[in-house]
Amino acid sequence: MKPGRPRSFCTDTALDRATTVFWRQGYEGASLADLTEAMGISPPSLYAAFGSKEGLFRAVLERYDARRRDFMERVLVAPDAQTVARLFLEGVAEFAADTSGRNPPGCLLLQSGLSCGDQVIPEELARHRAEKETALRERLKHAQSEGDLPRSADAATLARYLTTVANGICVQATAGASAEQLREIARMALVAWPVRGGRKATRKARPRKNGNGYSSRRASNLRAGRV
Amino acid sequence: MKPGRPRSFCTDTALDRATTVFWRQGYEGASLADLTEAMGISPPSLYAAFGSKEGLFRAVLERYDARRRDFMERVLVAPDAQTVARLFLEGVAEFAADTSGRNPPGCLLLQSGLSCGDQVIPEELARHRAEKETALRERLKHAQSEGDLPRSADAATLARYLTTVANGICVQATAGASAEQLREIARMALVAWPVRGGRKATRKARPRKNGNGYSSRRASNLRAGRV
DNA sequence: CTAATTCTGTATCGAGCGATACAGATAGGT
DNA sequence: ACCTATCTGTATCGCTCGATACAGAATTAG
Repeated sequence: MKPGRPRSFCTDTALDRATTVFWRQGYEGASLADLTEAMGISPPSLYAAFGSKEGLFRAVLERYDARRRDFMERVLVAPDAQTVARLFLEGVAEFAADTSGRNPPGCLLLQSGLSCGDQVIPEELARHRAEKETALRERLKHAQSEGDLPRSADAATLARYLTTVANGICVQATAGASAEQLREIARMALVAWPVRGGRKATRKARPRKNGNGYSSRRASNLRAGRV
Repeated sequence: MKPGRPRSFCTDTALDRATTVFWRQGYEGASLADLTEAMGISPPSLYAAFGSKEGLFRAVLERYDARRRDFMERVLVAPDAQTVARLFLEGVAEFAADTSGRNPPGCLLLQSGLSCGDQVIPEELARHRAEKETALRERLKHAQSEGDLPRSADAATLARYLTTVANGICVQATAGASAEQLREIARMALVAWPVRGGRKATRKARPRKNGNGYSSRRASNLRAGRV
């Protein structure tokens, strides 16, 4: 063990506290006084551990991202594209409404800095959001090669669509929407999902023999209230 | 005319300049120095005209809101619910991508203060966003009484859904999505729209005689690539 | 033990913030 | 012309911001 006085606080706990502050007040809105008070440490301790306010924020983002990665992994291992889409939006709805009561509503990647004095923070957040969209897109392309998503569909657009709805859900959550309301929105958004043998949603559909373009599997899903 | 030295700047022009600054940098990120420089006036002139930074922001919001009201009016007069939904999302996509080149991408109501040091600003913005959702909801309820939206559909959820997608589109626009990409997203989101004689999207669907729950009008729309 | 190292709290730094005091400029009212 | 009212630019206010200097406390290495 290295010499010197040991750190008197738990880094992860302190980061969690800081996360809440950034989440509630945004990057710029969170002052050092707010942060040190919530974290229960003094400014020099903060600077010794994280270097700067931006360093602290990046550490917070990194920790937050780890949780998001866990979530995405659980989503991406779903057996088919439609299930991936459903788990993703339902999970986002659940998370954004904060049924656990541990986080503020919405998503840190939106709340903490959609816009800012210097553009570095928003760009960093956009990069994080884009990573998840990329993961979805790659998963959907894989689904096409596996055959459970129509070749005619546009994986990039579908991934963008899911990301769009997810971000929208997070905004609604911030505005006070309930978990059930968010789930309903997610459910609605999934009605547009293309399934094998169905029409694609992103380009002109060719007429199909059954005249409606929806596979019987889709129809039965609809009848059962599933999407 | 009242006495005294006349104002040397155009209020509306100054507000437009301020709008851009708040839009790009957010409420907190926009400093008085940024604002006065962009507006081409000195601090005392700003304070004489708008009272405070928050007063300026509210004036900016009011002016922005007038534009949004014009847009909403054009949308709401559409003859049926589905057209309302389409015009709304297509209009938001067009606006958010800023094809005119006059505004930053996205929406001021999201960019300028999703979160903030004091919660007053985000709450005010949320109120503005909620107004548009209310207008949509009332229009959809009217559509139900007119018969062009199924009684079984939930107008509140549909309005929330449209708002959600619209907000998501604005976020995507900020992240650099093109107008065409946003239009594709809007198109996809509208596939879920319930039409007269079709199934409702927000509650369990009853099996229908044609076995898929979509009306022939909807099916023909799909075949033509329309949504 | 002593020396070296690292963290802690207090007290404070310069910079930039939102907001103004002040004096000169420019108009209307009489 | 004169007074009053309002706007203008300069220069600056008090405050809070993010970030540190410093000295004492707590630990390891030898």
